[in-house]
Amino acid sequence: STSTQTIQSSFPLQQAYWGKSFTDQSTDEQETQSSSRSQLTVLSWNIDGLDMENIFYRVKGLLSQFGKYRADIVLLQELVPGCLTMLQNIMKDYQFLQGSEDGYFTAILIRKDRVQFLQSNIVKYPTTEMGRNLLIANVSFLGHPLCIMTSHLESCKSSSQERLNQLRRVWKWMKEAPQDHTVIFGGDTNLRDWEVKKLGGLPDGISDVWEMLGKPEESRYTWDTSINDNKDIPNSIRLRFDRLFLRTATEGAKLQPESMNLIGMEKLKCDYFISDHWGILCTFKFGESEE
Amino acid sequence: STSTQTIQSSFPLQQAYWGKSFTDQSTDEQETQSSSRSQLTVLSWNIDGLDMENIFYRVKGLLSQFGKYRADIVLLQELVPGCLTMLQNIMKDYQFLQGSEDGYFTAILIRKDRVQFLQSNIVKYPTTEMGRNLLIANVSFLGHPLCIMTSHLESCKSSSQERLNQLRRVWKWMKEAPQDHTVIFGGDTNLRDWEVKKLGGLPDGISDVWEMLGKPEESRYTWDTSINDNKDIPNSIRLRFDRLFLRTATEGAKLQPESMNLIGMEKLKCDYFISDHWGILCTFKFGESEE
DNA sequence: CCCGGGAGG
DNA sequence: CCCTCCCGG
Repeated sequence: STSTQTIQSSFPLQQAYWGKSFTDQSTDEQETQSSSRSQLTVLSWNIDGLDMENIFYRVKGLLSQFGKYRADIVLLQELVPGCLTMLQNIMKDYQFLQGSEDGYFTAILIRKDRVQFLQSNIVKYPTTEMGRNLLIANVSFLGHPLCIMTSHLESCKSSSQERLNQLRRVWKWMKEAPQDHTVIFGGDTNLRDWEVKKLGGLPDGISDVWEMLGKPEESRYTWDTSINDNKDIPNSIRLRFDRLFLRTATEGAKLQPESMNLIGMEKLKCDYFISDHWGILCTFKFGESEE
Repeated sequence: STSTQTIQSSFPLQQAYWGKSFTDQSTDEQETQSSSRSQLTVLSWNIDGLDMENIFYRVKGLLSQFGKYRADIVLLQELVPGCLTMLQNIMKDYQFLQGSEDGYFTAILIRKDRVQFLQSNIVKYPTTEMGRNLLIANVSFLGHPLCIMTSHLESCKSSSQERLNQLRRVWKWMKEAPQDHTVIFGGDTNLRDWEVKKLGGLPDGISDVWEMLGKPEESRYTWDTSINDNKDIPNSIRLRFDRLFLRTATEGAKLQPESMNLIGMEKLKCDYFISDHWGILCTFKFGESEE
């Protein structure tokens, strides 16, 4: 077992993130390229920082994925302090907001050259038994005000009631965000479809991004023990735990999802996946208002 | 522990049932008395025959209760073969119908000098995982045709779906019994109130006898770990598992419930109750038709 | 035959 | 962070 493995050097991590030419950051072409795009890229991922197994390889793989896509917004769940420190030390081009200081928590990473941070907010879940909360950031992207949210809703089937309380709170904050803001929530919702049905479906004005894209089967299940054996669970169980919700602004250009893909599906050399969850990589564009 | 205790003699059991003068059966006054009553007495009881703890004392207590009330109809659940044999050997004044031959099962006991047996029927529950079924007897009581039913619906909260399937089947058989028959179901339904609500409440024409009597609080909970410690469950949980349903005949005199009382609430010398369930003792009378 | 927690698959 | 089984409370 490598569970007690410690990290000796940040060199391979920097390399994983910046690529082989990581010493040439200042003239990075990729960065210049992506800065010109009007497309908004959002990545949401429960990275299972609580699992210490092969953590070095997994963080390296994680940075490799972050470096590959350089999403404008990265939403993380189950981040732990040690892992956060590593990411902060490498991903200097992002601003980090975190949902908590200790234990495990969420984070919003904002790509500084693409997205302007305005303010942030942490909303408590009064009855959480797992220390969960809602992390919110107001930002500006190409002149468009965005409200970015992430959360890791109460885990496990048995906590359904609390999870739905939290979901209602998320939806309430999405609805009550300033009307000129586009609101994007992304996170590990731990939701089962029947739970959303139980609440009467999505509220008016809030859409599930995966549904907007026509429910593509290949990006449906973000937690899938038929492929992912990080947790060696013998049963094949596939669930759509990780979701993005969108509330478009009532004025100005409306944000539309263009694509959703799952990432982190390649096995690492250590025979582990980066996380027991797949990451969700989603692109959006601002279209003309159609009122 | 007395779990391996065996029964040495039927003498104390006969005494428990017939009373101290049990050798005088032929001139028993009680019997003559009750034969003159037009009141119908029904006793339903899950006697927990699966629990072997102190079984001798418990069967003795059971026979004592049966002897005390001499119900016209006794509906039993969780009867086991050894226990059935004992009851049959003592309660010679009853005709026994049983839902199964082995394992644990239900029974209908018919007091021969008061009730005339006509025919019986066993209805299968196709998807039971606990070997449950519906036992039916057609009888005649003072010239009134009765359809008597008992069952032990699927146990445990987690089997709610199957239990409700079984309940629907019970109600269907109650509704489809001959219209000139009064139908009485009594048994261990394992129902929670929210489950009946989920089915839209009781169907037209079928009543819950406890509700008809004005929901008396003192006979509400038939399974009550705040008093009954046979199962040493530390939590105080009270549920109305055992229920009687009534469908009156469309022609002729209508059966009306007069009283419902819980029995078996005294502790035995062995510090156990007769069963983890209380018994339900219910009296009815035939009133004038009010159409 | 309640509930919750922990282990194993 | 799935499920089922078992156990203790």
